[in-house]
Amino acid sequence: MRIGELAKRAGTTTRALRFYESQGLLDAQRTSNGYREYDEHDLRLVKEIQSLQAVGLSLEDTRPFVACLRAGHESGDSCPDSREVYRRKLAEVDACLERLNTVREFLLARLAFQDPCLVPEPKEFLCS
Amino acid sequence: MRIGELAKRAGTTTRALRFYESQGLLDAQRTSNGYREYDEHDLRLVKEIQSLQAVGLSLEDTRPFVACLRAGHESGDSCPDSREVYRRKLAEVDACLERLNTVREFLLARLAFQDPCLVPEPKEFLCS
DNA sequence: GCTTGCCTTGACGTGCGCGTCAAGGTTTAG
DNA sequence: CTAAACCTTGACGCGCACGTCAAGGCAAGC
Repeated sequence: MRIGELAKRAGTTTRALRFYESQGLLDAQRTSNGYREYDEHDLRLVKEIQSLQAVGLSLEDTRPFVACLRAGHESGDSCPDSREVYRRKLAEVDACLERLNTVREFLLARLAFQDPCLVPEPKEFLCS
Repeated sequence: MRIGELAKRAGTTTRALRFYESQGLLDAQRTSNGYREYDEHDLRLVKEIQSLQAVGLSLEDTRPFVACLRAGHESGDSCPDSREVYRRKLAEVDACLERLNTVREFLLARLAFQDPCLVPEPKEFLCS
Protein backbone atom coordinates (compact mmCIF):
# COMPACT_ATOMS: atom_id res chain seq x y z
CA MET A 1 0.00 0.00 0.00
CA ARG A 2 1.08 3.59 -0.53
CA ILE A 3 1.50 6.30 2.05
CA GLY A 4 -2.01 7.70 1.71
CA GLU A 5 -3.64 4.36 2.40
CA LEU A 6 -1.33 3.62 5.32
CA ALA A 7 -2.17 6.97 6.81
CA LYS A 8 -5.87 6.34 6.41
CA ARG A 9 -5.70 2.83 7.87
CA ALA A 10 -3.64 4.02 10.81
CA GLY A 11 -5.78 7.07 11.36
CA THR A 12 -2.96 9.53 10.92
CA THR A 13 -1.53 11.79 8.20
CA THR A 14 1.04 11.33 5.47
CA ARG A 15 3.01 14.14 7.05
CA ALA A 16 3.33 12.23 10.31
CA LEU A 17 4.46 9.08 8.50
CA ARG A 18 7.13 10.95 6.56
CA PHE A 19 8.22 12.51 9.82
CA TYR A 20 8.55 9.09 11.46
CA GLU A 21 10.69 8.03 8.54
CA SER A 22 12.88 11.11 8.89
CA GLN A 23 13.38 10.13 12.52
CA GLY A 24 14.36 6.60 11.57
CA LEU A 25 11.29 4.98 13.11
CA LEU A 26 9.86 3.80 9.86
CA ASP A 27 11.33 2.88 6.52
CA ALA A 28 9.74 2.11 3.21
CA GLN A 29 10.35 0.30 -0.03
CA ARG A 30 10.18 2.47 -3.10
CA THR A 31 8.39 1.60 -6.32
CA SER A 32 9.93 2.44 -9.71
CA ASN A 33 8.34 5.90 -9.72
CA GLY A 34 9.70 6.75 -6.30
CA TYR A 35 6.51 6.21 -4.33
CA ARG A 36 6.80 4.69 -0.85
CA GLU A 37 5.38 1.19 -0.54
CA TYR A 38 4.28 -0.30 2.80
CA ASP A 39 3.01 -3.63 4.08
CA GLU A 40 1.04 -4.90 7.07
CA HIS A 41 4.16 -5.02 9.19
CA ASP A 42 4.63 -1.30 8.72
CA LEU A 43 1.02 -0.72 9.72
CA ARG A 44 1.75 -2.65 12.90
CA LEU A 45 4.73 -0.42 13.62
CA VAL A 46 2.72 2.74 13.16
CA LYS A 47 0.00 1.47 15.45
CA GLU A 48 2.60 0.63 18.07
CA ILE A 49 3.98 4.14 17.88
CA GLN A 50 0.52 5.62 18.20
CA SER A 51 -0.47 3.60 21.22
CA LEU A 52 2.76 4.57 22.94
CA GLN A 53 2.21 8.22 22.15
CA ALA A 54 -1.26 7.82 23.61
CA VAL A 55 0.27 7.05 27.00
CA GLY A 56 2.45 10.12 26.75
CA LEU A 57 5.70 8.63 25.53
CA SER A 58 7.79 10.79 23.25
CA LEU A 59 8.77 9.61 19.80
CA GLU A 60 12.28 9.15 21.13
CA ASP A 61 10.91 6.78 23.77
CA THR A 62 9.25 4.63 21.14
CA ARG A 63 12.55 3.68 19.53
CA PRO A 64 13.20 0.63 21.73
CA PHE A 65 9.72 -0.70 21.01
CA VAL A 66 10.15 -0.30 17.28
CA ALA A 67 13.55 -1.97 17.46
CA CYS A 68 12.00 -4.78 19.46
CA LEU A 69 9.36 -5.40 16.82
CA ARG A 70 11.96 -5.17 14.06
CA ALA A 71 14.03 -7.76 15.90
CA GLY A 72 11.18 -10.18 15.39
CA HIS A 73 9.46 -10.10 18.75
CA GLU A 74 5.73 -10.35 18.63
CA SER A 75 5.17 -7.51 21.04
CA GLY A 76 7.22 -4.33 21.18
CA ASP A 77 7.43 -4.25 24.96
CA SER A 78 9.03 -7.62 25.55
CA CYS A 79 12.56 -6.31 25.30
CA PRO A 80 14.58 -4.96 28.25
CA ASP A 81 15.01 -1.48 26.79
CA SER A 82 11.28 -1.15 26.28
CA ARG A 83 10.52 -2.22 29.80
CA GLU A 84 13.04 0.27 31.10
CA VAL A 85 11.16 3.02 29.26
CA TYR A 86 7.96 1.84 30.94
CA ARG A 87 9.59 2.00 34.35
CA ARG A 88 10.98 5.45 33.78
CA LYS A 89 7.66 6.68 32.52
CA LEU A 90 5.86 5.21 35.50
CA ALA A 91 8.14 7.13 37.81
CA GLU A 92 7.42 10.32 35.89
CA VAL A 93 3.70 9.71 36.09
CA ASP A 94 3.89 9.09 39.83
CA ALA A 95 5.79 12.31 40.34
CA CYS A 96 3.29 14.16 38.26
CA LEU A 97 0.35 12.71 40.17
CA GLU A 98 1.86 13.84 43.41
CA ARG A 99 2.52 17.27 42.04
CA LEU A 100 -0.99 17.63 40.64
CA ASN A 101 -2.53 16.64 43.94
CA THR A 102 -0.60 19.41 45.63
CA VAL A 103 -1.79 21.86 43.01
CA ARG A 104 -5.33 20.62 43.45
CA GLU A 105 -5.19 21.25 47.19
CA PHE A 106 -3.86 24.72 46.52
CA LEU A 107 -6.69 25.56 44.15
CA LEU A 108 -9.35 24.19 46.47
CA ALA A 109 -7.96 26.18 49.38
CA ARG A 110 -7.89 29.39 47.38
CA LEU A 111 -11.42 28.88 46.16
CA ALA A 112 -12.50 28.31 49.75
CA PHE A 113 -11.04 31.69 50.77
CA GLN A 114 -8.53 30.04 53.09
CA ASP A 115 -5.96 32.61 52.32
CA PRO A 116 -2.45 31.85 53.45
CA CYS A 117 -1.81 28.41 52.00
CA LEU A 118 1.37 26.93 50.70
CA VAL A 119 2.30 27.67 47.14
CA PRO A 120 3.72 24.54 45.54
CA GLU A 121 7.30 24.90 44.46
CA PRO A 122 7.85 25.36 40.75
CA LYS A 123 9.84 22.17 40.09
CA GLU A 124 9.30 20.41 36.83
CA PHE A 125 5.75 20.66 35.80
CA LEU A 126 5.96 18.45 32.78
CA CYS A 127 3.17 15.94 32.99
CA SER A 128 3.34 14.05 29.79
CA MET B 1 14.59 50.22 41.67
CA ARG B 2 15.79 49.28 38.21
CA ILE B 3 15.12 46.09 36.28
CA GLY B 4 18.21 44.23 37.49
CA GLU B 5 17.33 44.72 41.13
CA LEU B 6 13.69 43.80 40.58
CA ALA B 7 14.80 40.64 38.84
CA LYS B 8 17.12 39.74 41.69
CA ARG B 9 14.56 40.44 44.39
CA ALA B 10 11.91 38.44 42.55
CA GLY B 11 14.30 35.62 41.76
CA THR B 12 13.88 35.88 38.02
CA THR B 13 15.68 37.46 35.04
CA THR B 14 15.53 40.81 33.31
CA ARG B 15 14.52 39.01 30.15
CA ALA B 16 11.43 37.60 31.82
CA LEU B 17 10.45 41.00 33.17
CA ARG B 18 10.78 42.64 29.78
CA PHE B 19 8.74 39.81 28.34
CA TYR B 20 5.98 40.39 30.90
CA GLU B 21 5.96 44.02 29.90
CA SER B 22 5.71 43.12 26.23
CA GLN B 23 2.68 41.03 27.15
CA GLY B 24 1.09 43.91 29.00
CA LEU B 25 1.36 42.27 32.40
CA LEU B 26 3.80 44.79 33.79
CA ASP B 27 4.54 48.40 33.03
CA ALA B 28 7.29 50.66 34.18
CA GLN B 29 8.10 54.31 34.68
CA ARG B 30 11.12 55.49 32.74
CA THR B 31 13.90 57.67 34.11
CA SER B 32 15.40 60.44 32.03
CA ASN B 33 17.95 58.12 30.49
CA GLY B 34 15.34 55.61 29.40
CA TYR B 35 15.89 53.09 32.18
CA ARG B 36 12.84 51.30 33.62
CA GLU B 37 12.00 52.23 37.21
CA TYR B 38 9.95 49.95 39.47
CA ASP B 39 8.48 50.11 42.97
CA GLU B 40 7.31 47.65 45.62
CA HIS B 41 3.93 47.33 43.96
CA ASP B 42 5.59 46.03 40.82
CA LEU B 43 7.52 43.51 42.89
CA ARG B 44 4.21 42.34 44.31
CA LEU B 45 2.84 41.90 40.78
CA VAL B 46 5.82 39.85 39.67
CA LYS B 47 5.57 37.61 42.72
CA GLU B 48 1.88 37.10 42.01
CA ILE B 49 2.67 36.06 38.46
CA GLN B 50 5.35 33.66 39.65
CA SER B 51 3.19 31.92 42.22
CA LEU B 52 0.46 31.47 39.63
CA GLN B 53 2.92 30.05 37.16
CA ALA B 54 4.05 27.68 39.88
CA VAL B 55 0.61 26.10 39.94
CA GLY B 56 0.67 25.67 36.20
CA LEU B 57 -1.28 28.71 35.04
CA SER B 58 -0.23 30.24 31.75
CA LEU B 59 0.80 33.87 31.55
CA GLU B 60 -2.49 34.54 29.80
CA ASP B 61 -4.30 33.12 32.81
CA THR B 62 -2.52 35.49 35.13
CA ARG B 63 -4.07 38.57 33.49
CA PRO B 64 -7.21 38.66 35.66
CA PHE B 65 -5.10 38.44 38.80
CA VAL B 66 -2.86 41.27 37.69
CA ALA B 67 -5.89 43.36 36.75
CA CYS B 68 -7.38 42.60 40.16
CA LEU B 69 -4.30 43.84 41.96
CA ARG B 70 -4.13 46.90 39.72
CA ALA B 71 -7.77 47.62 40.57
CA GLY B 72 -6.67 48.05 44.16
CA HIS B 73 -7.66 44.74 45.68
CA GLU B 74 -5.31 43.44 48.27
CA SER B 75 -5.20 39.94 46.86
CA GLY B 76 -5.21 39.09 43.17
CA ASP B 77 -7.66 36.25 43.49
CA SER B 78 -10.53 38.13 45.08
CA CYS B 79 -12.08 39.13 41.76
CA PRO B 80 -14.66 37.02 39.86
CA ASP B 81 -12.48 36.60 36.76
CA SER B 82 -9.62 35.30 38.85
CA ARG B 83 -11.80 32.81 40.67
CA GLU B 84 -13.17 31.64 37.34
CA VAL B 85 -9.61 30.91 36.24
CA TYR B 86 -9.10 28.89 39.42
CA ARG B 87 -12.24 26.88 38.73
CA ARG B 88 -11.29 26.20 35.14
CA LYS B 89 -7.81 25.16 36.20
CA LEU B 90 -9.19 22.88 38.87
CA ALA B 91 -11.31 21.14 36.25
CA GLU B 92 -8.23 20.73 34.06
CA VAL B 93 -6.25 19.29 36.93
CA ASP B 94 -9.02 16.86 37.78
CA ALA B 95 -9.20 15.69 34.18
CA CYS B 96 -5.46 15.30 34.12
CA LEU B 97 -5.42 13.31 37.34
CA GLU B 98 -7.99 10.94 35.96
CA ARG B 99 -6.06 10.59 32.76
CA LEU B 100 -2.76 9.97 34.52
CA ASN B 101 -4.31 7.30 36.70
CA THR B 102 -5.46 5.50 33.58
CA VAL B 103 -1.97 5.74 32.14
CA ARG B 104 -0.53 4.50 35.39
CA GLU B 105 -2.74 1.44 35.31
CA PHE B 106 -1.72 0.81 31.74
CA LEU B 107 1.97 0.97 32.58
CA LEU B 108 1.60 -1.27 35.61
CA ALA B 109 -0.32 -3.83 33.61
CA ARG B 110 2.26 -3.88 30.86
CA LEU B 111 5.10 -4.24 33.31
CA ALA B 112 3.24 -7.13 34.92
CA PHE B 113 3.07 -8.92 31.56
CA GLN B 114 -0.71 -8.79 31.52
CA ASP B 115 -0.76 -8.36 27.83
CA PRO B 116 -4.02 -7.31 26.33
CA CYS B 117 -4.97 -4.24 28.34
CA LEU B 118 -6.81 -1.18 27.27
CA VAL B 119 -4.82 1.56 25.62
CA PRO B 120 -6.02 4.90 26.91
CA GLU B 121 -7.48 7.10 24.20
CA PRO B 122 -5.19 9.89 23.02
CA LYS B 123 -7.41 12.84 24.10
CA GLU B 124 -5.69 15.94 25.31
CA PHE B 125 -2.68 15.04 27.27
CA LEU B 126 -1.79 18.49 28.40
CA CYS B 127 -1.22 18.40 32.11
CA SER B 128 -0.07 21.84 32.96
C1' DG C 1 -5.41 17.10 -24.11
C1' DC C 2 -7.04 18.13 -19.62
C1' DT C 3 -8.38 17.56 -15.12
C1' DT C 4 -8.20 15.12 -10.83
C1' DG C 5 -5.99 12.97 -7.30
C1' DC C 6 -2.38 10.76 -5.93
C1' DC C 7 2.76 11.19 -4.91
C1' DT C 8 7.71 13.63 -4.26
C1' DT C 9 11.11 16.94 -1.60
C1' DG C 10 12.02 21.14 0.83
C1' DA C 11 11.33 24.80 3.80
C1' DC C 12 9.04 27.56 6.93
C1' DG C 13 5.21 28.00 10.78
C1' DT C 14 3.07 26.70 15.37
C1' DG C 15 2.77 27.37 20.80
C1' DC C 16 5.00 29.18 25.11
C1' DG C 17 8.10 31.44 27.95
C1' DC C 18 11.56 32.93 27.80
C1' DG C 19 17.42 32.24 26.59
C1' DT C 20 20.94 34.09 24.05
C1' DC C 21 23.50 36.90 21.31
C1' DA C 22 24.30 41.58 18.96
C1' DA C 23 25.31 46.32 18.99
C1' DG C 24 25.14 49.97 21.32
C1' DG C 25 24.24 53.90 25.34
C1' DT C 26 24.96 55.28 30.58
C1' DT C 27 26.86 55.48 35.10
C1' DT C 28 30.27 54.59 38.53
C1' DA C 29 34.86 53.20 40.34
C1' DG C 30 39.66 53.54 39.99
C1' DC D 1 40.84 57.76 30.50
C1' DT D 2 39.26 53.36 30.87
C1' DA D 3 37.09 49.39 32.35
C1' DA D 4 33.19 47.30 34.64
C1' DA D 5 28.59 46.87 35.29
C1' DC D 6 24.57 48.39 34.44
C1' DC D 7 20.84 49.60 30.89
C1' DT D 8 18.34 49.85 25.86
C1' DT D 9 15.95 47.55 21.53
C1' DG D 10 15.79 43.93 18.16
C1' DA D 11 16.10 39.51 16.31
C1' DC D 12 16.79 34.77 16.25
C1' DG D 13 16.81 30.02 18.92
C1' DC D 14 14.65 26.26 21.55
C1' DG D 15 11.76 21.82 22.13
C1' DC D 16 8.42 18.68 19.94
C1' DA D 17 5.51 16.65 16.65
C1' DC D 18 4.03 17.61 13.21
C1' DG D 19 0.79 21.50 9.94
C1' DT D 20 0.95 24.04 5.95
C1' DC D 21 2.26 25.81 1.83
C1' DA D 22 5.19 25.58 -2.64
C1' DA D 23 6.46 23.60 -6.90
C1' DG D 24 6.44 19.91 -9.36
C1' DG D 25 6.07 14.59 -11.12
C1' DC D 26 2.93 10.47 -12.10
C1' DA D 27 -1.34 7.75 -13.23
C1' DA D 28 -6.03 7.30 -14.63
C1' DG D 29 -10.58 8.77 -16.36
C1' DC D 30 -13.16 11.82 -19.72
